[in-house]
Amino acid sequence: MSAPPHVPDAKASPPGEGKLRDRSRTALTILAAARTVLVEEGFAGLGVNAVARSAGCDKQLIYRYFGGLGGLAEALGDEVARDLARALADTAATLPASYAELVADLLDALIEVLLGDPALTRLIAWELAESNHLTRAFAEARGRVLSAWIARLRGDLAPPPGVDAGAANAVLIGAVQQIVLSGAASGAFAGLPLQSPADWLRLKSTIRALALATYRE
Amino acid sequence: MSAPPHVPDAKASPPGEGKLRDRSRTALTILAAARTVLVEEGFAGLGVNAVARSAGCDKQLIYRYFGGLGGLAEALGDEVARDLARALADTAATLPASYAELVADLLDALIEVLLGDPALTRLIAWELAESNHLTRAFAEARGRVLSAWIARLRGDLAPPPGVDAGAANAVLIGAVQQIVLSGAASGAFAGLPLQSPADWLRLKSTIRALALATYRE
DNA sequence: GATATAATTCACCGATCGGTGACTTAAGCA
DNA sequence: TGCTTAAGTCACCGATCGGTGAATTATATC
Repeated sequence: MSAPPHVPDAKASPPGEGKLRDRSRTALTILAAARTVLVEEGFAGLGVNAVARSAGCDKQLIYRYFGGLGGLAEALGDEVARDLARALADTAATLPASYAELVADLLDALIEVLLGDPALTRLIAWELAESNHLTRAFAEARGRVLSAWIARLRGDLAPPPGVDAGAANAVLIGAVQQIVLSGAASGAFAGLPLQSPADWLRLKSTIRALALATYRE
Repeated sequence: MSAPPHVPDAKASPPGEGKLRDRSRTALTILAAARTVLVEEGFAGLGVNAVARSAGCDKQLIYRYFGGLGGLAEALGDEVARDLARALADTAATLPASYAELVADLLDALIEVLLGDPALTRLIAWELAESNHLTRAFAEARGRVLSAWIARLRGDLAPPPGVDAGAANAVLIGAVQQIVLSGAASGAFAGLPLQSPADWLRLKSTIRALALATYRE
């Protein structure tokens, strides 16, 4: 009686080859189906029936391999957090010359990462819509990844005195999240269009200007 | 065959007195019940059954008086937008001396209004979670109210040259929304606690500092 | 007081939900 | 080849969902 593995085995054949029955591979298929359902239907549509339908298998397997919908969502949250960590690790470290530029660079990278992962934005919207142990786990995992990333890139740069860096950074990150979420949902925010690459460039330069103005020496 | 009235009559007896059967009064009761369901359960729990249960009447009345769940949500969105307009109109106009202080004051008032109306924050979270004609109508109505309010208080103050005021204001408003939403959902954001009045004071002074730094002369 | 009308409730529909027990079938091993 | 085990499927459960037609009851009018 082993506990249901929330993380499928790494070794798994691609869905086109190998044996017909491969537990770890089907588990990955289910996880991928859950991701697409989340992205395309939102968290309100993430149910066992929808995921099983999308994965092309019986929903019973969701209970067997993930212990139910909760375990599946948990595994999905972990996967998204790992993807986030990987995407952040891939951002070019440009050795910023000041704390202001460091924050500006980090926010720029954050925008890029958020725009590139619709599952991540769906998870954030989920966290804003309801508060339960699942969404709390999402936020906590994401927070861990983000702070590790920031700590790694900060080096020995320190914010200028007189600025509440913790609060100011939260405000800047919050602005980025809200605008990316709103852009994904409706293509605009507060009259600001958010569709063309030029729109996002405009946002990025504005965020950068705000960060630099906040931490100007 | 008159179209279902999305806005109940203004004349309606309080629920404790008057006739047992009063269409406009029950419509108001249903609308109030929808609001509490939205606040307490989130948009995912806003259904005809839940609202009728909370209102203490049959769900059939929702179809008769509001034309279904869509019409009810639409009426609720209108009501919340009207409440927002009223709350914004009640904000003290302090005749700011500069555009920077104007924006800082507006953001301060916006935080206060958002904190005071949980239905409004639920609607915003709804808009971020899914995009349909309902949520688009919410965002559009709210946008109208906000721009009218800003236009009324702006007077002849103009942003300093060299600043993309439209984008910068969107960023600042986005930061406020995201942080208030996250505070309502989880009591914190990006390591910043958002529970005690002191926490919100800290946020407000940070937002103010950011606005002033953005529009400094 | 009888009657017409509007307000409200009741009973039901099909569909879908999350969840579970029993069954079938392929894979690994002797 | 036969057998065991695990992977996968099938059929069903009760509950709830949004939605509708018909009956019921209070209210206003005559």
